[in-house]
Amino acid sequence: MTNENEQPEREDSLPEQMRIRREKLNKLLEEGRDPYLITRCEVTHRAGDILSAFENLEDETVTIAGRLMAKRGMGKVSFSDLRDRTGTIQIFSRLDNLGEEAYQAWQELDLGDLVAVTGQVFKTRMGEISVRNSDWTLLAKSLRPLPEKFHGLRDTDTRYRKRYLDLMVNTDVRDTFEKRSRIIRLIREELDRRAYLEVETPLLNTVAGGASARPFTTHHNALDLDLFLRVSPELYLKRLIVGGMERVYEIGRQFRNEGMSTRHNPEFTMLELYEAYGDYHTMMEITEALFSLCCLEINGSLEIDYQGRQISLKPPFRRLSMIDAVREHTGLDFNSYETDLQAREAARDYGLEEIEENMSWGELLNACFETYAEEHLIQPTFLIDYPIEISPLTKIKPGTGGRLTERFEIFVVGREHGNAYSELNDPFDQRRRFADQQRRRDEGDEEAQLPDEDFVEALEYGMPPTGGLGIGIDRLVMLLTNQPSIRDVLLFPTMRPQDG
RNA sequence: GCACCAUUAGCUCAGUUGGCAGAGCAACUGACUCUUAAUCAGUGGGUCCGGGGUUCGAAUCCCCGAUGGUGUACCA
Repeated sequence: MTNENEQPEREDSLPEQMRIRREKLNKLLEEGRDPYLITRCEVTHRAGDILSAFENLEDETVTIAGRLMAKRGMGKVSFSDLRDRTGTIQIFSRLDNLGEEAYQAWQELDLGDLVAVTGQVFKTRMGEISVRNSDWTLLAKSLRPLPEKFHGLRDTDTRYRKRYLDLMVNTDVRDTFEKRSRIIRLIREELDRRAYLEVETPLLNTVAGGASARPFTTHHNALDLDLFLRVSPELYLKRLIVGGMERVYEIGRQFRNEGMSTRHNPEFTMLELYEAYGDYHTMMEITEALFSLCCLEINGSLEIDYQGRQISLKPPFRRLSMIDAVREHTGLDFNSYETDLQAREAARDYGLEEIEENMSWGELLNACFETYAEEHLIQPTFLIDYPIEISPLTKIKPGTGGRLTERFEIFVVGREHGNAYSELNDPFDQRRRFADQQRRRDEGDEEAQLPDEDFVEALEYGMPPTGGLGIGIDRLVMLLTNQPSIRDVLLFPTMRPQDG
């Protein structure tokens, strides 16, 4: 809690720089020049346009608007930097051009003030493309000092909480979020090209199904009904496949009531898509297409650096079964274990910790993968053929004795970036899988999936063989923009309130 | 949840063995008609994250708490 919040009227209790800026504003108000009364500004050009098209614009008179970012006064002449969304351009102001009063007022502007400037485009003797200030208007006063011009804003707490400051002074931050927007647009364009239909499904769910995760809970007053924020749109999107839409996708927010990290935010953005008459091989092709397309558009190359590692997103990506991944990194061959007991003993002998007595062959395989192999999957890899126990919505892979399913997750830099499968469309099997999940829930697994009988009823009408895919947009953006934390690709990451 | 680290002027950061609270940028005053992290001279600006303790004396040592960062646990 700062002083000005406790005593807004007591201006003399403000930090010096804020007090001075308010005094300047008060002076303007007394002179009847309230900048907040201005409702619009006829901007003719953007800074970046002038810089890139100088040859065509030289000697033209332009009006530009933006935030004052630097001042270099020379007495009767001064240079200032004006920044808009396209870039920063220098303003050249001279006493002779503006007259005593306007020049003096220009000199009294503060860094951060929003101004419009009209004047001719020219190059200074030092070759800097500039606008010769012949008329200007203060559009809004900045009442607080900006972060430092050279080092910018470093404090992560302030950067995430007050993102507008981060965006003002750290130009690479805006660049990252422009790329995020482009990535999402590219995905939409590619899926539209493939005749997918974009749809929206409920965020408020009575059953938070489709993923193994703890939901957030809320309440609807009029219906006196507890509701859950969705953890996945999967079961809704597959109902649309049953309804005959055949190719659907949704890009939207999902909510999981779990821990936070550099790779997890409680609300995050996921692409989910479903294609009738496809399978998980179809989904591998789409995944490769989306990753490589976005990478090429954003980085101009399929060879990228992520946090010091060289990554190639050139298709085709490696296909590796979970069993082979575990064998590669531990020597354990799960193909050779017939029973849960054999698998438990092998994993225990290898040194896997926290093996519960009822753990099954498939759970052990997955545990060994996560413990020993996952972190090594640096180059893009489709990890295929998941155990059935952890894949309750997935078709069984033929020839695996019912142990494995047609599912993959895509790993890059040791992280999961997406998940896909050949969708289970057998209502009897789906009902059995839900029952198994319910049994796990009853045994204390809070994250086992919730049965959804209405969804099974939909399957009973017949769902075609279908491939489904989910891609974590935030993690994809992290990868393609070389950002180390998910908070760096979310404009407003979830933060604990201050002064709670 | 646990562990470690951080928190000092508007911002970026120093602060020695526990001994007067520092710098750069920003601000203010003045000089300067082509600068670009402008320059030069001068001036002001502090709840050292909050609370408690030890001590003649705490930004510094101890305890409790807050927020952040990293790791870990958890996590289709």
